[in-house]
Amino acid sequence: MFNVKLPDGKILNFEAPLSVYEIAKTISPRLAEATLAADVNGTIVDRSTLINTDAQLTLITDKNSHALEIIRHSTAHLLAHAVKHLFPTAQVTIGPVIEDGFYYDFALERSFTPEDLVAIEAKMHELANANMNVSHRVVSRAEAIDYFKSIGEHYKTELISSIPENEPIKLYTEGEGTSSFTDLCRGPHVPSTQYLKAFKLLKVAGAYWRGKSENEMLQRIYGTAWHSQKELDAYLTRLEEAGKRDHRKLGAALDLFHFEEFAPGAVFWHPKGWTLFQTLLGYMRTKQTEGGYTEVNTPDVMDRSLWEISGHWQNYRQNMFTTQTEDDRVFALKPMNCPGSVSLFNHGLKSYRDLPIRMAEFGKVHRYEPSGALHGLMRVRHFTQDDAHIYCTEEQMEDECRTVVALVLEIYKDFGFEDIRIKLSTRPDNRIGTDETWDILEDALKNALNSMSLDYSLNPGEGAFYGPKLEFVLRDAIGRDWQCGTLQVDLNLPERFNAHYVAEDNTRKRPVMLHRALFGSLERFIGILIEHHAGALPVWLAPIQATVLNISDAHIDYAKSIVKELQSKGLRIDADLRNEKINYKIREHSLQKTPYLLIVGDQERDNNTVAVRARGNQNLGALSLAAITSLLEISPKSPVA
RNA sequence: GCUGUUGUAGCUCAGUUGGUAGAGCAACUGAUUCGUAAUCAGUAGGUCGGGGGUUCGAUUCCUCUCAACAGCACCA
Repeated sequence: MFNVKLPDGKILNFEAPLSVYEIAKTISPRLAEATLAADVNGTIVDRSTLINTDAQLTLITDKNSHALEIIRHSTAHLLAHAVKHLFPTAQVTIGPVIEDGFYYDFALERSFTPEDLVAIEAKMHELANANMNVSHRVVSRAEAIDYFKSIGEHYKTELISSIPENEPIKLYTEGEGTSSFTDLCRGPHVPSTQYLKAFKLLKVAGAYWRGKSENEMLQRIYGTAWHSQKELDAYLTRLEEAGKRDHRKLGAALDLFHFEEFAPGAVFWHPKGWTLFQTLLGYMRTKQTEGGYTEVNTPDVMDRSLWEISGHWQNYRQNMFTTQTEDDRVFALKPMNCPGSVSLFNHGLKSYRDLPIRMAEFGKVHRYEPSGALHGLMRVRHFTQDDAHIYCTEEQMEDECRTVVALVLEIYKDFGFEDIRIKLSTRPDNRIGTDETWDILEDALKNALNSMSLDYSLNPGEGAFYGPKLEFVLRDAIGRDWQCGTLQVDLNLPERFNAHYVAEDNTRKRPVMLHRALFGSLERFIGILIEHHAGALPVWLAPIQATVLNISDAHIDYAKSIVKELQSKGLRIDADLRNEKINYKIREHSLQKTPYLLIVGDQERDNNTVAVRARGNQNLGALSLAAITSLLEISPKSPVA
């Protein structure tokens, strides 16, 4: 006799041991069919597991997100099963669940082709429809190793040896006899392959064994799996929609920027794109001035010896652009602004009275990134940082950190990003400085966050060798994460460049150096903005805020007067006075996602008004110039779509 | 950098079993002077990513290289 307690508090009594499936059946036959697994006292088990003691039991049905993970994981097994059928020489490795799907890595002498994917997917459906039973057994370590050795699965034997001693080793088998497939797995899985109905293989790619580039490359197949075809279709539609937001496509369509083959990773900004760039720069200048920063500028090309002092030459030589002159002097294009900043700080003796010194620089940095890393504006070789270095005393450090964090959050909010995650990366194994110093620096960052009641996640050991850092990750409109802002405490450069200030007691002390960027990279931030807004930038950012369209040539003069008037108020106004039908122009400028179209014809000219059409086909009717001006003079403080 | 795919007009793409290329949109010219998502006609535009090879002949086949794309690795 044992009791099973359900989440709603209901208690069921049973005489003999029953499987999860049978317990579910006593509640309802339909529920039993929908039950994929169960959470028994906090452990996930499959539905064939026998329950014979008192338990708190939650049924995992296909309405449950746990179930989705199980389905995906089981589909990954199904994929491996199908691949082993079609490619007997392939070796299986690992096949985890990832966001929205799964992948499985195989070792194979050749790469999979798109045709292979089609065949594999067909085989998967065949195996799923065969309604194969999925069962598992716990085996000893030696038994498992023997088994996988006997079938030539060398990667699996390697994996087993890395499983902790106290963890049981489970083998999951689907099907029976020669057509069965057994995989090493923690589980749980669906009880039968019939639960795998809605899945699709998406792409093949190479991936290093165990994620290490010194290892051999495996063949990875990505797929997605859902409860129903409807959900699968919705997901595929979502992928398609995300593709339409791609900033590289929109950048071309909206005439913002382009790339050229002879300058990989370098942006050619068109007038509209550069206007956006300058708008962001202007915004940040204002914010920084309000925040007590001064702006400086340091050279782009500096002698090799400077980079040797900073340590960049030794650490990043292969990722730096260098130049050699006729007289054999070697220079480097700056990959960072910090050495220039410290040189500026060192120019002239500083007093404790001068601190904190907050020096901002919109510095264009150059990094010879690996070719495979380049991606539109998101990862380029030449980019502009909204960089700043704050030199302060140890006592001022925490306050300065707090101020930076507050500024970051305020700024992201202005751009419509509310979902911001903060990561704290702490001391790595390979580091400089004493543990006492690291304690102080890490505490400064922690205390700043805690005093502001901000949540953060810890990345132990992920800090830079010279100091801990905060990273600000923001989530765009389609749920993707981007690391933008960063705040780092630097122990390295003040030391290497022998920076100091004169303290109250007339001794020379080392300043603390904070390194921060809020947008991070202007280029990347613009890429994120474009994708977040799908190209329809808020009025205060739109490169062209309104375009004046004349109905016919008779209204050219009036249209021009409107443009002049609005431009004189500092608004970004364009005109399309071509001899084209109004429908044609409206279509064209709607596709350009211009926030407002100002249409002028006989009526408007005679009444001294403008017919306003807002983005999204809203007809706002005839408005006076004053009314339009107030529409367009929208600050980030009151952002309106 | 690694694995795979791709590269034809400004853009999106077609094409050639090897005989030096074609469409739509954009551009330009002319006509049209029009009220809320495409007016009509005409013109021009390409060393078929670049180098080398095979061949009587290469955009097509081979090879090297560059770039882009999807991942992996990397991101001071």
